[in-house]
Amino acid sequence: MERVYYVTTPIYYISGNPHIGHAYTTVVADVLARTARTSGESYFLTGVDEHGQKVANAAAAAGTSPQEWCDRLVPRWKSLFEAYNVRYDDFIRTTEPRHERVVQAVFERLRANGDIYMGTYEGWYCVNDETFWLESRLVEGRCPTCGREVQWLSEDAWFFRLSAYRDRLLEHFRAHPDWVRPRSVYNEMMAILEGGLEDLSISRQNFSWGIQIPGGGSVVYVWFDALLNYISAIGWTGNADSAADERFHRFWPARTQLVGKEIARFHTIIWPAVLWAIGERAPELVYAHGWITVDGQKIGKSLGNAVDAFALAERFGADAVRYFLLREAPFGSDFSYSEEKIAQRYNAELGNDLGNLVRRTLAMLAKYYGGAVPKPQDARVSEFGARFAALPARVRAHLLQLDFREALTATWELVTALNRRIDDEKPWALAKSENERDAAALRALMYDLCEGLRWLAMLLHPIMPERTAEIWRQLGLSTPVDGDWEQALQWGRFESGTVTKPGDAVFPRIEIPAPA
RNA sequence: GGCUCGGUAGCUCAGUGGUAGAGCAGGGGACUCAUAAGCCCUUGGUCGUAGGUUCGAGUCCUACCCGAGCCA
Repeated sequence: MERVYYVTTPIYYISGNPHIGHAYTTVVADVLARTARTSGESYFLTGVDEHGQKVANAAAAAGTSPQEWCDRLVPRWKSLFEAYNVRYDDFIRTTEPRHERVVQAVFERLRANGDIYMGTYEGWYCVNDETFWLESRLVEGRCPTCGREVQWLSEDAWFFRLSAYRDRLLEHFRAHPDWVRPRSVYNEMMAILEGGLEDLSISRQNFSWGIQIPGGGSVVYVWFDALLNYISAIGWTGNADSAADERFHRFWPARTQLVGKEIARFHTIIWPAVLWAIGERAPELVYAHGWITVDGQKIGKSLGNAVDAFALAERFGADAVRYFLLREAPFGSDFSYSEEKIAQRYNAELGNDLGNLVRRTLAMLAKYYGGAVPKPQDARVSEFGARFAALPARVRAHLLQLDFREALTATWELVTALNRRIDDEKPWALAKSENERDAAALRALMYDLCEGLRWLAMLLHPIMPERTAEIWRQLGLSTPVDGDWEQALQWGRFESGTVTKPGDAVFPRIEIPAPA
Protein backbone atom coordinates (compact mmCIF):
# COMPACT_ATOMS: atom_id res chain seq x y z
CA MET A 1 0.00 0.00 0.00
CA GLU A 2 1.18 3.52 -0.73
CA ARG A 3 2.81 5.41 2.11
CA VAL A 4 1.16 8.55 3.40
CA TYR A 5 3.12 11.66 4.38
CA TYR A 6 2.31 11.62 8.08
CA VAL A 7 3.13 14.81 9.96
CA THR A 8 2.46 15.63 13.60
CA THR A 9 2.69 18.53 16.00
CA PRO A 10 3.13 17.98 19.70
CA ILE A 11 -0.15 17.71 21.53
CA TYR A 12 -0.51 20.95 23.39
CA TYR A 13 -0.97 21.03 27.11
CA ILE A 14 -4.61 21.92 27.39
CA SER A 15 -4.37 24.27 30.32
CA GLY A 16 -1.81 26.44 28.58
CA ASN A 17 -2.67 29.70 26.94
CA PRO A 18 -2.78 29.25 23.16
CA HIS A 19 -0.25 31.69 21.75
CA ILE A 20 1.65 32.45 18.60
CA GLY A 21 4.22 29.76 19.32
CA HIS A 22 1.54 27.08 19.15
CA ALA A 23 0.21 28.60 15.97
CA TYR A 24 3.74 28.57 14.55
CA THR A 25 4.33 24.85 15.03
CA THR A 26 0.88 24.01 13.78
CA VAL A 27 1.17 26.24 10.73
CA VAL A 28 4.43 24.57 9.79
CA ALA A 29 2.79 21.17 9.98
CA ASP A 30 -0.07 22.51 7.89
CA VAL A 31 2.36 23.77 5.24
CA LEU A 32 4.08 20.38 5.10
CA ALA A 33 0.81 18.52 4.82
CA ARG A 34 -0.46 20.81 2.07
CA THR A 35 2.84 20.55 0.22
CA ALA A 36 2.89 16.77 0.40
CA ARG A 37 -0.64 16.79 -0.95
CA THR A 38 0.55 18.39 -4.18
CA SER A 39 2.06 15.09 -5.17
CA GLY A 40 0.39 12.47 -3.04
CA GLU A 41 -1.42 11.78 0.17
CA SER A 42 -0.75 13.35 3.52
CA TYR A 43 -2.13 13.08 7.02
CA PHE A 44 -1.77 15.83 9.58
CA LEU A 45 -2.35 15.20 13.27
CA THR A 46 -2.51 17.69 16.08
CA GLY A 47 -4.35 17.71 19.39
CA VAL A 48 -4.23 18.33 23.10
CA ASP A 49 -2.77 16.65 26.14
CA GLU A 50 -5.39 16.57 28.87
CA HIS A 51 -3.95 14.51 31.68
CA GLY A 52 -1.67 15.41 34.54
CA GLN A 53 -1.78 16.84 37.98
CA LYS A 54 -1.75 20.40 36.76
CA VAL A 55 -5.04 19.96 34.93
CA ALA A 56 -6.54 18.18 37.92
CA ASN A 57 -5.48 21.02 40.19
CA ALA A 58 -6.78 23.72 37.85
CA ALA A 59 -10.12 21.95 37.49
CA ALA A 60 -10.43 21.58 41.25
CA ALA A 61 -9.65 25.24 41.72
CA ALA A 62 -12.42 26.08 39.25
CA GLY A 63 -14.79 23.79 41.09
CA THR A 64 -15.34 21.44 38.20
CA SER A 65 -14.27 18.00 37.02
CA PRO A 66 -11.10 17.63 34.97
CA GLN A 67 -13.05 16.32 32.01
CA GLU A 68 -15.46 19.25 32.01
CA TRP A 69 -12.57 21.60 32.42
CA CYS A 70 -10.91 20.14 29.32
CA ASP A 71 -14.10 20.12 27.31
CA ARG A 72 -14.39 23.80 27.98
CA LEU A 73 -10.82 24.53 26.83
CA VAL A 74 -10.71 22.50 23.64
CA PRO A 75 -12.61 25.05 21.53
CA ARG A 76 -9.98 27.69 22.29
CA TRP A 77 -7.32 25.53 20.69
CA LYS A 78 -9.41 24.64 17.72
CA SER A 79 -10.32 28.24 17.13
CA LEU A 80 -6.66 29.28 17.21
CA PHE A 81 -5.87 26.84 14.43
CA GLU A 82 -8.94 27.92 12.51
CA ALA A 83 -7.83 31.52 12.81
CA TYR A 84 -4.59 30.54 11.08
CA ASN A 85 -6.20 28.64 8.20
CA VAL A 86 -4.89 25.37 9.51
CA ARG A 87 -6.56 22.27 8.14
CA TYR A 88 -5.68 19.21 10.18
CA ASP A 89 -6.89 15.73 9.34
CA ASP A 90 -7.26 14.68 12.94
CA PHE A 91 -7.34 16.32 16.35
CA ILE A 92 -6.66 13.95 19.19
CA ARG A 93 -7.50 14.37 22.85
CA THR A 94 -5.72 12.08 25.27
CA THR A 95 -8.94 11.46 27.17
CA GLU A 96 -10.50 9.78 24.17
CA PRO A 97 -11.14 6.03 24.47
CA ARG A 98 -9.17 5.32 21.28
CA HIS A 99 -6.12 6.80 22.98
CA GLU A 100 -6.61 5.19 26.38
CA ARG A 101 -6.99 1.80 24.75
CA VAL A 102 -3.66 2.12 22.97
CA VAL A 103 -1.82 3.40 26.02
CA GLN A 104 -3.02 0.44 28.03
CA ALA A 105 -2.21 -1.98 25.24
CA VAL A 106 1.29 -0.57 24.97
CA PHE A 107 1.73 -0.87 28.70
CA GLU A 108 0.66 -4.51 28.58
CA ARG A 109 3.02 -5.18 25.72
CA LEU A 110 5.94 -3.63 27.56
CA ARG A 111 5.16 -5.61 30.67
CA ALA A 112 4.89 -8.84 28.70
CA ASN A 113 8.22 -8.16 27.03
CA GLY A 114 9.99 -7.28 30.23
CA ASP A 115 10.65 -3.71 29.18
CA ILE A 116 9.11 -2.38 32.36
CA TYR A 117 9.49 -3.38 35.96
CA MET A 118 8.25 -2.27 39.36
CA GLY A 119 10.61 -0.20 41.43
CA THR A 120 10.68 2.74 43.77
CA TYR A 121 10.91 6.29 42.62
CA GLU A 122 12.40 8.86 44.90
CA GLY A 123 13.16 12.37 43.88
CA TRP A 124 11.96 15.87 43.27
CA TYR A 125 8.98 16.57 41.10
CA CYS A 126 7.71 19.83 39.63
CA VAL A 127 3.96 19.76 39.25
CA ASN A 128 3.89 22.74 36.92
CA ASP A 129 6.24 21.18 34.38
CA GLU A 130 5.25 17.60 35.21
CA THR A 131 8.96 16.87 35.37
CA PHE A 132 11.28 14.93 37.65
CA TRP A 133 14.46 16.70 38.70
CA LEU A 134 17.75 15.64 40.15
CA GLU A 135 18.71 17.36 43.35
CA SER A 136 21.77 18.79 41.62
CA ARG A 137 19.69 20.58 39.04
CA LEU A 138 17.46 22.45 41.46
CA VAL A 139 18.05 26.15 41.78
CA GLU A 140 17.80 27.22 45.39
CA GLY A 141 15.60 24.24 46.00
CA ARG A 142 13.19 25.20 43.25
CA CYS A 143 12.35 24.02 39.75
CA PRO A 144 15.12 25.18 37.42
CA THR A 145 12.76 25.99 34.56
CA CYS A 146 9.73 27.57 36.17
CA GLY A 147 11.09 28.55 39.56
CA ARG A 148 8.22 26.97 41.45
CA GLU A 149 8.50 24.78 44.49
CA VAL A 150 9.15 21.11 43.90
CA GLN A 151 7.83 18.22 45.95
CA TRP A 152 9.66 15.19 47.25
CA LEU A 153 8.17 12.01 45.88
CA SER A 154 8.80 8.57 47.20
CA GLU A 155 6.57 5.93 45.78
CA ASP A 156 6.41 2.61 44.02
CA ALA A 157 6.47 3.12 40.30
CA TRP A 158 6.77 1.34 37.04
CA PHE A 159 10.06 1.91 35.26
CA PHE A 160 10.77 1.67 31.57
CA ARG A 161 14.16 0.09 30.76
CA LEU A 162 15.38 3.08 28.81
CA SER A 163 18.98 2.27 29.71
CA ALA A 164 18.72 -0.97 27.74
CA TYR A 165 18.23 1.03 24.55
CA ARG A 166 21.24 3.27 24.84
CA ASP A 167 23.46 1.36 22.42
CA ARG A 168 20.74 1.05 19.84
CA LEU A 169 20.00 4.75 20.16
CA LEU A 170 23.64 5.64 19.67
CA GLU A 171 23.80 3.42 16.61
CA HIS A 172 20.63 4.94 15.25
CA PHE A 173 21.91 8.47 15.75
CA ARG A 174 25.22 7.64 14.08
CA ALA A 175 23.58 5.86 11.17
CA HIS A 176 21.04 8.65 10.61
CA PRO A 177 22.76 11.94 11.32
CA ASP A 178 19.84 13.85 9.84
CA TRP A 179 17.04 12.18 11.67
CA VAL A 180 17.10 14.87 14.34
CA ARG A 181 17.28 18.42 13.13
CA PRO A 182 18.57 21.03 13.45
CA ARG A 183 22.15 19.97 14.00
CA SER A 184 22.47 21.72 17.36
CA VAL A 185 19.71 19.61 18.83
CA TYR A 186 21.20 16.45 17.35
CA ASN A 187 24.48 17.29 19.07
CA GLU A 188 22.80 17.88 22.39
CA MET A 189 20.97 14.59 22.22
CA MET A 190 24.20 12.81 21.35
CA ALA A 191 25.80 14.36 24.39
CA ILE A 192 23.00 13.01 26.56
CA LEU A 193 23.34 9.55 25.04
CA GLU A 194 27.07 9.51 25.49
CA GLY A 195 26.58 10.40 29.13
CA GLY A 196 24.44 7.34 29.64
CA LEU A 197 20.75 6.78 30.34
CA GLU A 198 18.74 5.93 33.41
CA ASP A 199 15.52 3.99 33.45
CA LEU A 200 12.46 6.12 33.43
CA SER A 201 9.59 6.20 35.85
CA ILE A 202 6.38 6.01 33.85
CA SER A 203 3.69 5.82 36.48
CA ARG A 204 2.35 7.91 39.32
CA GLN A 205 0.59 6.81 42.47
CA ASN A 206 -1.94 8.53 44.72
CA PHE A 207 -3.25 10.43 41.84
CA SER A 208 -6.09 9.69 39.47
CA TRP A 209 -6.31 12.09 36.54
CA GLY A 210 -4.57 9.95 33.99
CA ILE A 211 -4.81 6.65 32.25
CA GLN A 212 -5.24 3.73 34.61
CA ILE A 213 -2.54 1.14 34.54
CA PRO A 214 -4.02 -2.27 33.82
CA GLY A 215 -4.31 -4.00 37.14
CA GLY A 216 -4.90 -0.67 38.86
CA GLY A 217 -3.10 1.16 41.61
CA SER A 218 -1.59 3.97 39.60
CA VAL A 219 -1.84 6.01 36.44
CA VAL A 220 0.53 6.42 33.53
CA TYR A 221 2.90 9.35 33.83
CA VAL A 222 1.50 12.11 31.66
CA TRP A 223 4.52 12.37 29.42
CA PHE A 224 4.52 8.71 28.60
CA ASP A 225 0.82 8.84 27.90
CA ALA A 226 1.22 11.90 25.69
CA LEU A 227 3.91 10.45 23.43
CA LEU A 228 1.67 7.61 22.44
CA ASN A 229 -0.86 9.93 20.81
CA TYR A 230 1.09 9.76 17.58
CA ILE A 231 0.28 6.10 17.17
CA SER A 232 -3.03 5.91 18.98
CA ALA A 233 -4.54 8.43 16.56
CA ILE A 234 -3.74 6.23 13.59
CA GLY A 235 -4.95 3.07 15.25
CA TRP A 236 -1.98 1.12 16.52
CA THR A 237 -2.97 -2.39 17.46
CA GLY A 238 0.31 -4.26 17.45
CA ASN A 239 -1.37 -7.25 15.86
CA ALA A 240 0.87 -7.88 12.89
CA ASP A 241 -0.82 -9.38 9.85
CA SER A 242 -4.14 -7.74 10.63
CA ALA A 243 -5.85 -5.33 8.25
CA ALA A 244 -5.70 -2.67 10.96
CA ASP A 245 -1.97 -3.11 11.22
CA GLU A 246 -1.58 -2.73 7.50
CA ARG A 247 -3.55 0.49 7.60
CA PHE A 248 -1.44 1.71 10.51
CA HIS A 249 1.75 1.15 8.55
CA ARG A 250 0.58 3.29 5.68
CA PHE A 251 1.21 6.12 8.15
CA TRP A 252 3.88 4.87 10.47
CA PRO A 253 6.75 5.65 10.73
CA ALA A 254 5.82 9.31 10.61
CA ARG A 255 7.61 11.30 7.95
CA THR A 256 8.00 14.42 10.08
CA GLN A 257 7.37 15.09 13.75
CA LEU A 258 7.59 18.70 14.77
CA VAL A 259 8.46 19.60 18.31
CA GLY A 260 9.68 22.61 20.21
CA LYS A 261 13.29 22.24 21.19
CA GLU A 262 12.39 22.02 24.89
CA ILE A 263 10.83 18.61 24.35
CA ALA A 264 13.44 17.23 21.97
CA ARG A 265 14.70 14.70 24.50
CA PHE A 266 11.32 13.08 24.91
CA HIS A 267 10.91 12.75 21.18
CA THR A 268 14.38 11.66 20.15
CA ILE A 269 15.50 9.46 23.03
CA ILE A 270 12.53 8.16 24.98
CA TRP A 271 10.14 7.97 22.05
CA PRO A 272 12.21 5.82 19.69
CA ALA A 273 13.10 3.49 22.55
CA VAL A 274 9.44 2.99 23.38
CA LEU A 275 8.64 2.39 19.74
CA TRP A 276 11.37 -0.20 19.43
CA ALA A 277 10.15 -1.87 22.58
CA ILE A 278 6.76 -2.45 20.95
CA GLY A 279 8.26 -3.49 17.63
CA GLU A 280 7.76 -0.27 15.69
CA ARG A 281 10.21 1.96 13.89
CA ALA A 282 11.39 5.40 14.94
CA PRO A 283 9.97 8.39 13.05
CA GLU A 284 11.95 9.40 9.99
CA LEU A 285 12.52 12.96 11.10
CA VAL A 286 12.09 14.84 14.35
CA TYR A 287 12.51 18.55 13.84
CA ALA A 288 12.96 20.60 16.98
CA HIS A 289 12.34 24.17 15.99
CA GLY A 290 13.26 27.37 17.75
CA TRP A 291 11.15 29.83 19.62
CA ILE A 292 9.57 33.07 18.68
CA THR A 293 10.78 35.79 20.95
CA VAL A 294 9.72 39.32 21.65
CA ASP A 295 12.77 41.47 22.16
CA GLY A 296 14.72 38.31 22.83
CA GLN A 297 12.31 37.19 25.53
CA LYS A 298 10.77 33.80 25.12
CA ILE A 299 7.03 33.75 24.84
CA GLY A 300 5.63 31.38 27.36
CA LYS A 301 2.73 30.52 29.52
CA SER A 302 4.57 31.58 32.62
CA LEU A 303 5.90 34.82 31.19
CA GLY A 304 3.22 37.40 30.82
CA ASN A 305 4.22 38.57 27.36
CA ALA A 306 2.18 36.20 25.27
CA VAL A 307 1.32 37.85 22.01
CA ASP A 308 -2.35 37.79 21.26
CA ALA A 309 -2.27 35.42 18.32
CA PHE A 310 -5.88 36.11 17.46
CA ALA A 311 -5.37 39.86 17.28
CA LEU A 312 -2.31 39.34 15.11
CA ALA A 313 -4.20 37.28 12.55
CA GLU A 314 -6.95 39.85 12.67
CA ARG A 315 -4.65 42.74 11.97
CA PHE A 316 -2.47 41.35 9.18
CA GLY A 317 -4.50 38.43 7.96
CA ALA A 318 -3.66 34.87 8.89
CA ASP A 319 -1.87 34.18 5.64
CA ALA A 320 0.37 37.21 5.99
CA VAL A 321 1.40 36.09 9.46
CA ARG A 322 2.02 32.56 8.16
CA TYR A 323 4.17 34.07 5.42
CA PHE A 324 6.12 36.12 7.92
CA LEU A 325 6.75 33.22 10.27
CA LEU A 326 8.25 31.16 7.49
CA ARG A 327 10.07 33.95 5.65
CA GLU A 328 11.67 35.91 8.46
CA ALA A 329 14.17 33.44 9.86
CA PRO A 330 15.70 30.16 8.75
CA PHE A 331 13.45 27.46 10.17
CA GLY A 332 14.87 25.96 13.32
CA SER A 333 16.48 28.98 14.89
CA ASP A 334 14.84 31.38 17.29
CA PHE A 335 13.69 34.62 15.86
CA SER A 336 12.46 37.88 17.17
CA TYR A 337 9.00 39.01 16.25
CA SER A 338 7.54 42.49 16.08
CA GLU A 339 4.48 43.95 14.44
CA GLU A 340 6.67 46.46 12.70
CA LYS A 341 8.71 43.68 11.11
CA ILE A 342 5.60 41.91 9.93
CA ALA A 343 4.24 45.14 8.49
CA GLN A 344 7.50 45.82 6.70
CA ARG A 345 7.64 42.45 5.01
CA TYR A 346 3.94 42.55 4.35
CA ASN A 347 4.11 45.83 2.48
CA ALA A 348 7.34 45.20 0.62
CA GLU A 349 6.91 41.60 -0.38
CA LEU A 350 3.22 40.77 -0.27
CA GLY A 351 1.79 44.18 -1.09
CA ASN A 352 4.30 45.71 -3.46
CA ASP A 353 5.79 42.70 -5.17
CA LEU A 354 2.98 40.18 -5.30
CA GLY A 355 -0.32 41.93 -4.63
CA ASN A 356 0.48 44.79 -6.94
CA LEU A 357 1.56 42.35 -9.65
CA VAL A 358 -1.84 40.70 -9.52
CA ARG A 359 -3.58 44.02 -9.69
CA ARG A 360 -1.57 45.61 -12.49
CA THR A 361 -1.88 42.46 -14.58
CA LEU A 362 -5.63 42.19 -14.17
CA ALA A 363 -6.06 45.92 -14.76
CA MET A 364 -4.23 45.73 -18.07
CA LEU A 365 -6.07 42.60 -19.03
CA ALA A 366 -9.37 44.39 -18.43
CA LYS A 367 -8.24 47.36 -20.45
CA TYR A 368 -6.84 45.47 -23.44
CA TYR A 369 -9.01 42.37 -23.66
CA GLY A 370 -12.10 43.04 -21.61
CA GLY A 371 -10.63 40.85 -18.89
CA ALA A 372 -10.31 37.68 -20.94
CA VAL A 373 -7.03 35.78 -21.10
CA PRO A 374 -5.70 36.19 -24.66
CA LYS A 375 -4.56 33.41 -26.94
CA PRO A 376 -0.85 33.49 -27.64
CA GLN A 377 0.71 31.99 -30.75
CA ASP A 378 1.62 28.83 -28.87
CA ALA A 379 1.46 28.95 -25.11
CA ARG A 380 3.59 25.89 -24.61
CA VAL A 381 6.67 27.32 -26.29
CA SER A 382 6.99 30.40 -24.11
CA GLU A 383 10.67 31.08 -23.68
CA PHE A 384 9.78 32.77 -20.42
CA GLY A 385 7.87 29.77 -19.14
CA ALA A 386 10.73 27.46 -20.03
CA ARG A 387 12.98 29.33 -17.61
CA PHE A 388 10.74 28.26 -14.73
CA ALA A 389 10.07 24.70 -15.72
CA ALA A 390 12.11 23.37 -12.81
CA LEU A 391 10.70 25.81 -10.25
CA PRO A 392 7.88 23.68 -8.83
CA ALA A 393 10.22 20.79 -8.10
CA ARG A 394 12.69 23.15 -6.47
CA VAL A 395 10.04 24.78 -4.33
CA ARG A 396 8.60 21.49 -3.23
CA ALA A 397 12.01 20.10 -2.35
CA HIS A 398 12.75 23.13 -0.20
CA LEU A 399 9.39 22.96 1.52
CA LEU A 400 9.63 19.27 2.31
CA GLN A 401 13.11 19.80 3.69
CA LEU A 402 11.63 22.50 5.90
CA ASP A 403 13.73 25.15 4.20
CA PHE A 404 10.81 27.53 3.99
CA ARG A 405 12.89 30.60 3.49
CA GLU A 406 14.61 29.07 0.47
CA ALA A 407 11.28 27.95 -0.95
CA LEU A 408 9.98 31.50 -0.77
CA THR A 409 13.16 33.01 -2.15
CA ALA A 410 12.96 30.66 -5.13
CA THR A 411 9.29 31.47 -5.68
CA TRP A 412 10.08 35.17 -5.60
CA GLU A 413 12.34 34.72 -8.60
CA LEU A 414 9.14 34.30 -10.58
CA VAL A 415 7.46 37.27 -8.91
CA THR A 416 10.42 39.47 -9.72
CA ALA A 417 10.76 38.17 -13.26
CA LEU A 418 7.11 38.95 -13.99
CA ASN A 419 7.37 42.47 -12.65
CA ARG A 420 10.57 43.03 -14.59
CA ARG A 421 9.07 41.74 -17.78
CA ILE A 422 6.21 44.21 -17.62
CA ASP A 423 8.69 47.06 -17.40
CA ASP A 424 10.89 45.62 -20.11
CA GLU A 425 8.14 45.05 -22.66
CA LYS A 426 5.93 48.02 -21.83
CA PRO A 427 2.49 46.60 -22.61
CA TRP A 428 0.96 50.10 -22.55
CA ALA A 429 3.13 51.00 -25.53
CA LEU A 430 2.40 47.74 -27.35
CA ALA A 431 -1.31 48.37 -26.86
CA LYS A 432 -1.09 51.68 -28.67
CA SER A 433 0.69 50.19 -31.65
CA GLU A 434 -1.27 49.27 -34.76
CA ASN A 435 1.39 46.84 -35.85
CA GLU A 436 0.33 43.16 -35.80
CA ARG A 437 3.70 42.08 -34.44
CA ASP A 438 3.18 44.29 -31.42
CA ALA A 439 -0.33 42.96 -30.98
CA ALA A 440 1.01 39.42 -30.99
CA ALA A 441 3.75 40.39 -28.55
CA LEU A 442 1.12 41.90 -26.26
CA ARG A 443 -0.98 38.75 -26.37
CA ALA A 444 2.05 36.59 -25.58
CA LEU A 445 3.09 38.87 -22.76
CA MET A 446 -0.32 39.11 -21.14
CA TYR A 447 -0.79 35.39 -21.45
CA ASP A 448 2.51 34.71 -19.71
CA LEU A 449 1.63 37.13 -16.95
CA CYS A 450 -1.63 35.35 -16.28
CA GLU A 451 0.07 31.99 -16.46
CA GLY A 452 2.77 33.20 -14.08
CA LEU A 453 0.13 34.29 -11.59
CA ARG A 454 -1.56 30.94 -11.87
CA TRP A 455 1.73 29.29 -11.02
CA LEU A 456 2.33 31.59 -8.10
CA ALA A 457 -1.08 30.88 -6.65
CA MET A 458 -0.40 27.17 -6.72
CA LEU A 459 3.18 27.39 -5.51
CA LEU A 460 2.27 29.63 -2.60
CA HIS A 461 -0.89 27.82 -1.70
CA PRO A 462 0.64 25.61 1.00
CA ILE A 463 1.91 28.72 2.77
CA MET A 464 -0.99 31.07 2.11
CA PRO A 465 -4.02 28.89 1.43
CA GLU A 466 -6.65 31.58 1.76
CA ARG A 467 -5.06 34.48 -0.14
CA THR A 468 -3.91 32.26 -2.99
CA ALA A 469 -7.46 30.95 -3.30
CA GLU A 470 -8.52 34.58 -3.68
CA ILE A 471 -5.92 35.16 -6.41
CA TRP A 472 -7.20 32.01 -8.05
CA ARG A 473 -10.74 33.33 -7.93
CA GLN A 474 -9.71 36.68 -9.40
CA LEU A 475 -7.94 34.83 -12.21
CA GLY A 476 -11.30 33.30 -13.04
CA LEU A 477 -10.06 29.77 -12.48
CA SER A 478 -12.34 26.99 -11.34
CA THR A 479 -9.91 24.07 -11.21
CA PRO A 480 -8.52 23.30 -7.74
CA VAL A 481 -5.78 25.65 -6.55
CA ASP A 482 -4.42 22.80 -4.44
CA GLY A 483 -4.17 20.31 -7.28
CA ASP A 484 -1.29 18.11 -8.30
CA TRP A 485 1.71 20.22 -9.31
CA GLU A 486 3.13 17.88 -11.92
CA GLN A 487 -0.12 17.92 -13.79
CA ALA A 488 -1.14 21.52 -13.39
CA LEU A 489 2.19 23.31 -13.51
CA GLN A 490 2.95 22.89 -17.18
CA TRP A 491 3.40 26.25 -18.82
CA GLY A 492 0.49 26.96 -21.12
CA ARG A 493 -2.27 25.22 -19.20
CA PHE A 494 -4.16 28.45 -18.55
CA GLU A 495 -7.11 28.27 -20.90
CA SER A 496 -7.33 31.23 -23.25
CA GLY A 497 -10.64 33.02 -23.08
CA THR A 498 -10.95 32.57 -19.33
CA VAL A 499 -12.65 35.65 -17.97
CA THR A 500 -10.83 37.13 -15.00
CA LYS A 501 -12.61 38.72 -12.07
CA PRO A 502 -10.52 41.53 -10.63
CA GLY A 503 -11.45 42.28 -7.05
CA ASP A 504 -10.11 44.07 -4.02
CA ALA A 505 -6.37 44.26 -3.47
CA VAL A 506 -5.14 40.86 -2.33
CA PHE A 507 -2.67 42.43 0.12
CA PRO A 508 -3.76 46.01 0.75
CA ARG A 509 -1.01 48.16 2.16
CA ILE A 510 -0.83 48.57 5.89
CA GLU A 511 0.07 51.91 7.38
CA ILE A 512 3.12 51.62 9.59
CA PRO A 513 3.07 54.12 12.43
CA ALA A 514 6.05 56.43 12.09
CA PRO A 515 8.75 55.49 14.60
CA ALA A 516 8.88 57.85 17.52
C1' G B 1 30.92 23.53 36.25
C1' G B 2 30.82 20.47 31.44
C1' C B 3 28.87 20.73 26.55
C1' U B 4 26.19 22.73 22.02
C1' C B 5 24.81 26.55 18.66
C1' G B 6 25.24 31.58 17.05
C1' G B 7 28.04 36.57 16.78
C1' U B 8 29.19 38.93 8.48
C1' A B 9 26.38 46.08 5.77
C1' G B 10 21.11 50.11 9.85
C1' C B 11 17.58 45.20 9.73
C1' U B 12 16.89 39.73 8.30
C1' C B 13 20.28 36.44 6.52
C1' A B 14 23.73 33.60 2.53
C1' G B 15 28.70 32.60 2.16
C1' U B 16 32.07 24.93 4.82
C1' G B 17 40.67 28.05 2.33
C1' G B 18 41.56 31.60 -3.07
C1' U B 19 39.86 39.23 -4.96
C1' A B 20 33.44 40.22 0.99
C1' G B 21 27.19 38.70 -1.07
C1' A B 22 21.41 38.96 -1.33
C1' G B 23 16.77 41.09 0.12
C1' C B 24 14.82 45.16 2.89
C1' A B 25 15.86 50.11 4.61
C1' G B 26 18.81 54.78 2.70
C1' G B 27 20.39 57.81 -1.96
C1' G B 28 19.85 58.83 -7.43
C1' G B 29 17.39 57.98 -12.31
C1' A B 30 14.06 56.72 -16.32
C1' C B 31 8.86 55.25 -16.86
C1' U B 32 3.25 55.04 -15.94
C1' C B 33 -0.25 49.34 -16.43
C1' A B 34 -0.52 49.30 -10.86
C1' U B 35 -1.57 49.20 -3.84
C1' A B 36 3.25 56.92 -4.49
C1' A B 37 3.54 50.23 -6.23
C1' G B 38 7.10 48.16 -10.24
C1' C B 39 11.97 48.78 -13.12
C1' C B 40 17.28 50.52 -13.49
C1' C B 41 21.63 52.42 -10.92
C1' U B 42 23.83 53.25 -6.18
C1' U B 43 25.95 54.48 -0.71
C1' G B 44 27.20 51.07 3.05
C1' G B 45 31.19 45.87 6.23
C1' U B 46 39.04 46.39 9.63
C1' C B 47 33.30 39.29 8.73
C1' G B 48 32.75 39.53 18.10
C1' U B 49 38.19 40.25 20.24
C1' A B 50 43.38 38.56 20.49
C1' G B 51 46.82 35.20 18.89
C1' G B 52 48.24 31.01 15.62
C1' U B 53 48.44 27.50 11.07
C1' U B 54 48.81 28.62 5.69
C1' C B 55 51.53 31.33 -0.29
C1' G B 56 46.47 32.80 1.13
C1' A B 57 41.30 32.60 6.72
C1' G B 58 34.61 35.10 7.34
C1' U B 59 35.93 29.95 6.29
C1' C B 60 41.00 25.72 10.09
C1' C B 61 43.36 25.82 15.47
C1' U B 62 43.75 28.14 20.61
C1' A B 63 42.11 31.58 24.30
C1' C B 64 38.71 35.11 25.63
C1' C B 65 34.01 38.30 25.30
C1' C B 66 28.68 38.54 24.21
C1' G B 67 23.80 36.05 23.19
C1' A B 68 20.74 31.62 23.20
C1' G B 69 20.32 26.62 24.69
C1' C B 70 21.36 21.45 26.68
C1' C B 71 22.98 18.41 31.07
C1' A B 72 20.10 11.26 32.31
